[in-house]
Amino acid sequence: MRSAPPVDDLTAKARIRDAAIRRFAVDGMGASIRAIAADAGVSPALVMHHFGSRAGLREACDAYVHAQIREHKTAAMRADPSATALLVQLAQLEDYAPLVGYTIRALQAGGEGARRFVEQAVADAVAYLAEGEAAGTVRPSRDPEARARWMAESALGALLLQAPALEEHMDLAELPRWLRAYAMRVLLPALELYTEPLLTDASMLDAFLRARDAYEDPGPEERGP
Amino acid sequence: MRSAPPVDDLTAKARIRDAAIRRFAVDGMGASIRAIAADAGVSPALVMHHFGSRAGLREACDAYVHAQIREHKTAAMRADPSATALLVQLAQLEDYAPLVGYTIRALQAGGEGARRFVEQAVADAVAYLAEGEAAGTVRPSRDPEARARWMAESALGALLLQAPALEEHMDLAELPRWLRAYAMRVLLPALELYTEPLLTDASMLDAFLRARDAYEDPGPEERGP
DNA sequence: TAGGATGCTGAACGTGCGTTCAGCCCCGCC
DNA sequence: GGCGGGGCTGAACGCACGTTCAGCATCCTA
Repeated sequence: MRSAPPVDDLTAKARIRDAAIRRFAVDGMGASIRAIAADAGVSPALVMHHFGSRAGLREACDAYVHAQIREHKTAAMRADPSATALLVQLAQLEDYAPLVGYTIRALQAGGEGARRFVEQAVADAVAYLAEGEAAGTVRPSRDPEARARWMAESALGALLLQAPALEEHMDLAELPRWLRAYAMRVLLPALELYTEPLLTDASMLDAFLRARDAYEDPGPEERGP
Repeated sequence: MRSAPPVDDLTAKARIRDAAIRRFAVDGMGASIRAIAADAGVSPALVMHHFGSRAGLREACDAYVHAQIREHKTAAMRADPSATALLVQLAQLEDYAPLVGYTIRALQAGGEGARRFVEQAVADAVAYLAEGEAAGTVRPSRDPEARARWMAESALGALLLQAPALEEHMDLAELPRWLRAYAMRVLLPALELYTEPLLTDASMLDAFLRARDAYEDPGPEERGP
């Protein structure tokens, strides 16, 4: 039962890494090394042997997931960069459920792993919006970077906030269906908001701009050192 | 040092509850009962005596924080319901930092505690937007409930996503300053987005509506049971 | 003044965790 | 054919945790 051929199918190190990604996705980032080792069919000691420590395993998973997502994303964009292809993408991510689940758990856990992923998403949003602006489909902004950041952070954040509806135990088989349902629920209000202005006039925006200027540039007599 | 007068200032049970709220805010919902007891100047056993278990303590904190926030919020709204008063509010929440920190941690931890808070925020948003629509400052929506939900969830989610920049250890003294800075950073793109449409035409919205109709209402010949 | 309730504690128990370590097995090389 | 080394394990260590429990003060009541 143990040892077996040097490769069962995958090398043991890879099996541990894959099991860890699944377990982290299902149970959250607090999943125990013992559970991961059991899933991979190895002893906890072997996990330490290959990855040094729990932190080392996390780093290896982070790096692998990042690489996989980047690869899949560029491939998908090359195939069909249209925005409506998004729904098709969502329907097809059965195979990538562990990656998506892991990413959600990483965002939930915070720290450096979450920060890196968010910054990547923001950078993508900046590029998308700049493209749209150049093509004339997106309006220019007073601060394109801030707008892109707000859109990326609110979209990711709303997903993260809703994801714990999947509660402590996350069902990877259900995740693609859940994501598609979530998208259907959210796309109407989001697109509506992005197409027809919420507010009927600019009075709130103007008021904020005035307040901000007053805050950042108070009268000269009250200006401190 | 122990026993002392029946009330030191606060009853021991209240001191434990307050210490727990602070510790949960600072260290996250995984904070240990031993640490909470030490902060409150009591033994871990007393925590169990008063709250029965860790879960009981969490419930007591949740109930107290909910009540406090609701009370403070209605008081503030009674004083000045204008939207620009929001910035003033943010500057004045030094005293409420533990409550805000606890709420962020509760959202981060997920589960029932998070769900309840989100639903409350959604309900508030529905009411606000309905008021605005009645007053003519907010445009009507195809689905007002969904729009309010999206706005509330994305705003809360973006905050939650950015909050782990405060990393594992959350500094309650710094939190009000941080929140104000966050608001200043986010209000411009958000208000801009709500005032001037992002997209220059309705083609994406129309495409989504068509795609949704086709998905939900396929041709009669392919309709299943 | 007796007696019981209440507030509270110190010490301990059991559990699950990450991690360590001595050593086994088996493969490829000399 | 011996042997060194990498892959791998079982057992254990140390720790932190939530929780339990017997018992000590203190106070209210009768």
